[in-house]
Amino acid sequence: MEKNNPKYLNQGIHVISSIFTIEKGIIKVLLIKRSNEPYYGKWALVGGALYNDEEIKDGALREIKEKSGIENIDLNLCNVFGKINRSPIMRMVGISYLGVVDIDKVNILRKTRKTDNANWFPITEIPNLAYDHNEILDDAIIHLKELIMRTNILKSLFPNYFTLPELKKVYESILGINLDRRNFRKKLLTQNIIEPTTKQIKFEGKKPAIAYKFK
Amino acid sequence: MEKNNPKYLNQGIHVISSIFTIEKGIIKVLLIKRSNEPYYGKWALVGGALYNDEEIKDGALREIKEKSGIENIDLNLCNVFGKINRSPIMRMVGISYLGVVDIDKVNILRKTRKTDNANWFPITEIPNLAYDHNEILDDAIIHLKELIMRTNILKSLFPNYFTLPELKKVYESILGINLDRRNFRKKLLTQNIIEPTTKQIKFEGKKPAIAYKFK
DNA sequence: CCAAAAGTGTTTGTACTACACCCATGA
DNA sequence: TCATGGGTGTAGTACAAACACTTTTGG
Repeated sequence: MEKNNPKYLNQGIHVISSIFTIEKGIIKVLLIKRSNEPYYGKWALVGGALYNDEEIKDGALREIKEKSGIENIDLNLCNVFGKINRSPIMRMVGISYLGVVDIDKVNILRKTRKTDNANWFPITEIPNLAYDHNEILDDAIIHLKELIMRTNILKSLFPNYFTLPELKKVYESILGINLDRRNFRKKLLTQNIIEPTTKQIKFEGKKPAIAYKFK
Repeated sequence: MEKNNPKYLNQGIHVISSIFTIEKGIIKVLLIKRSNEPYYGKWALVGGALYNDEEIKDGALREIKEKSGIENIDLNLCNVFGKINRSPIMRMVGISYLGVVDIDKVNILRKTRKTDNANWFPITEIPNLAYDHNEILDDAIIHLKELIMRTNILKSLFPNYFTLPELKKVYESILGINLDRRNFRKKLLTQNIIEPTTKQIKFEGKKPAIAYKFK
């Protein structure tokens, strides 16, 4: 590689994270409002340019911390985004991650040196985002669905007490399918990842539902 | 992003591909011998630096064509590699792909402007490679196994006639497990992706085996 | 006592696993 | 004729899907 070949100049890497949570049974993603050009005033996924002295995932975590205050997330690689003009400043390759957090355990910073606002948006009500972030988010949602079906990634979203109808509704809204009450319960119990408590919580029905917690 | 902040300077992207094939029932990967520094004389996966005016996968395909002559491959994203010193020249983020080709349909270039040799290596006999390519290849092999189990990616490796014992042996050698003759046959037939022909081929046994082909 | 959601078990089908015998050929 | 690998069918098991009635509460 000839380092000064103009073909190789002015490249950079974006690290972009789709951070999901669940609030009142609704799946939401963290967006921040940009306070700088380009895309000043636009909502965007949390991310930014990778430093040349940090590892990729570390860069993603740093951006998340800087722009939202959230720390200690497990990030999963989703995809790479390489359209040549996806950034107006220079050639930036985007590397996208997804993570999930418990909304009760984080306090997001509404305003930082680089952001004017931050908020959780239901994934069905996403505005036009900066850059190609709509495309990146759509892709992350697909990956999230696969992760939910293959793993217990939602575990970290339900650290306290929850009812099975509530959990079922979350799965249904994310996966876009209807689940059977009895089979859903059976599956979670045979997987041995939840346990009943003595609490009862009213979710939607008149009859209170038993509260469960993850083991 | 402040474009001239030194934190963002001198970054580049490597696109690196693990190209697999099957020869006489053995799974092999394409390696090229480097004719330039760094890692002069070392074997390496096919890849190189991404141009700033091409999309990522296009860059991977260009590198494959330049260094091996192979064209028209389906590439699957495997992973990103971000260790800070993975390239001695400057900060290079590696993006790795995998593809499979039919060895009878390609003619690899043994020598190009940038390579001194090219060859297919059984994945059990991989030398020390340039850069972090051993790590990248190990990761690609894991992805290949998952792809084989989830999809019919091997289809493009068996375009002509093959016998079921032969196909079974390939699966076994890649996946590192033993398969049952009858169940293996049943699975492929119920998936409706292969069909018998009138040909018979002797594979290993004394009794000729029926030749199949993919639909 | 009625509406509305929550709790519970059984049955069915499907997909994978395990397993044993006969067949065709070359030596 | 015998050794070697190739071809075939069946029974058991585990997992997912379908399905109906009873229970608890608020109004």
